[in-house]
Amino acid sequence: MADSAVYPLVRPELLPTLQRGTNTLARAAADNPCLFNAGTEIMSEGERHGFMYRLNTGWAARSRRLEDGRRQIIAIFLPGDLMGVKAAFLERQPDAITCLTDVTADRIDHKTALHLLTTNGAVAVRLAFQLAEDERRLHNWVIGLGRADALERLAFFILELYGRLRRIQLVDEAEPSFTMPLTQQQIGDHTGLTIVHVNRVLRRLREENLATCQLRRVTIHDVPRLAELARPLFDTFEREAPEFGLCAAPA
Amino acid sequence: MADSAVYPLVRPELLPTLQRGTNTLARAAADNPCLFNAGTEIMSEGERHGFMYRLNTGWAARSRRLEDGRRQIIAIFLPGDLMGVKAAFLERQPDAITCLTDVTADRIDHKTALHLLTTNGAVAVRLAFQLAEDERRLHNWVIGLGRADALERLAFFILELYGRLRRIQLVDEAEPSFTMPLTQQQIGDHTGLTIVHVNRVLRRLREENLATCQLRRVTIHDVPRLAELARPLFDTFEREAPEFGLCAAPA
DNA sequence: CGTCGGCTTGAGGGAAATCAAACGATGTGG
DNA sequence: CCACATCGTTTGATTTCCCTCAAGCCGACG
Repeated sequence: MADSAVYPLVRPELLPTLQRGTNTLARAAADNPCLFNAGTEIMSEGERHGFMYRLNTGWAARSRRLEDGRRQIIAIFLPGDLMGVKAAFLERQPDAITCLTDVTADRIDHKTALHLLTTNGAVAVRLAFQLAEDERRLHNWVIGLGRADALERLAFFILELYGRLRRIQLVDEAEPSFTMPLTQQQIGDHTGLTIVHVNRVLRRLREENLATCQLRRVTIHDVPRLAELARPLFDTFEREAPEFGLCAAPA
Repeated sequence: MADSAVYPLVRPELLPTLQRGTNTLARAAADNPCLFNAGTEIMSEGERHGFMYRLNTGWAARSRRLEDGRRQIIAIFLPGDLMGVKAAFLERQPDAITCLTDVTADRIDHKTALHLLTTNGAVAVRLAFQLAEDERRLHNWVIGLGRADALERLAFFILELYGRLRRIQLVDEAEPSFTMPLTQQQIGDHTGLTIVHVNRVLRRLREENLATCQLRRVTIHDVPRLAELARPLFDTFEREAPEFGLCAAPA
């Protein structure tokens, strides 16, 4: 798949380098295909873990559990993402990475990755870019959690997945619709809401004919109106770039 | 100052490389000392901006403004931080960087930085590390905004600053206390609360003799009890590492 | 056929938002 | 030197969004 579709926000002059980095890393990782079942923890909080991964198929999540049972899903990984890059620099994992579905991933030794980072410019770009891209998405979520209400958060949640899945061709464009393996509890843990409230707001989205989120499948009935709801949470890029599929407002 | 103190969470074997990267970048930046007044926007939302910066003195913030006036301060930069690394990979700035005080910073051309990233292993480590460290702090904030109440958020806010300022020796250890130039409005914009609520909760912290936050100065009266409040929001590192000054719970 | 995980709905309560206004410093210009 | 404006802080009254508690529902699966 073309990097320009996968990384639409990057400076175009970096694309060839990025592609080379992806390939070099892929070669370094190819020896170590891994398979995890849904529910497995790939790495745990506090653990020393010597690998990063490239997610090939399935969904995974970075999450943290508080001592009193509260839980937050910090980020969601989709195929193509590098997982655990940050941790290559740290002594231990600050949070867990768990499989939301069955997962296949390629494993890369931290030592190998760090060696490539310092000796191979393209890999350096690829790794730094993954960190930058994670950070950009995280920034958007911080806005959402800090300043948006439940409706905006869920609209944004749906559209962010829609956009990311489109880029890796996992959306059925007809409807449009896509599979979405999170339970309502997990959606709540990601959006900072309770399961009860998630349920109510999703019902509202359904009743207003904006989007249906049932049976592990999301169907978006009205992209522009949904995007209107989530609009405050998009950064300037996404607002002005309907071609990313994030904000398909009429031109 | 020793990197080991400034970057306490990093893998020790990376420290020398990190230090070299810092130095190389510093040399690349030294030609371009910049001075900004409090309130200035170093870069704006949507702008094409060709530089990243190393903050030397003063405070700055990454923030985003929504169309209806809501505002979120995504991150706070303190002396020593690299600002705008992420944007080196993107076509435009998704959010603004504004000066909370008068600021001095060294400017680095994106092209130079990207060139060094690909040709100089130590710089690659330094840049990737800055991104990873930003991301780690952001992860902590996501937990806070998603799952913590106002009291926990403000306790965490104060202790996070305390820890970071300690490492760069900007804390008066006697009390302990430190200058903190944010207005209550800005604290609210960072913690996802309204100014009114920030005020009430700060009053509560003061009345319970935990911390005073007045006249641009924070004084912590009882570090352990404050840390007890914020404890859920620390990652495993910080919880177990009283020497970082983040969690000074009795051993 | 029972039970288990996830979804759905209702009733009541609470944390934080909103609306509104006053207070205190600081600065400024007549 | 005092009126006056500005900016940040403080406090009160009211509202609302979301949480908590509780219970029923539905499909899957042993």
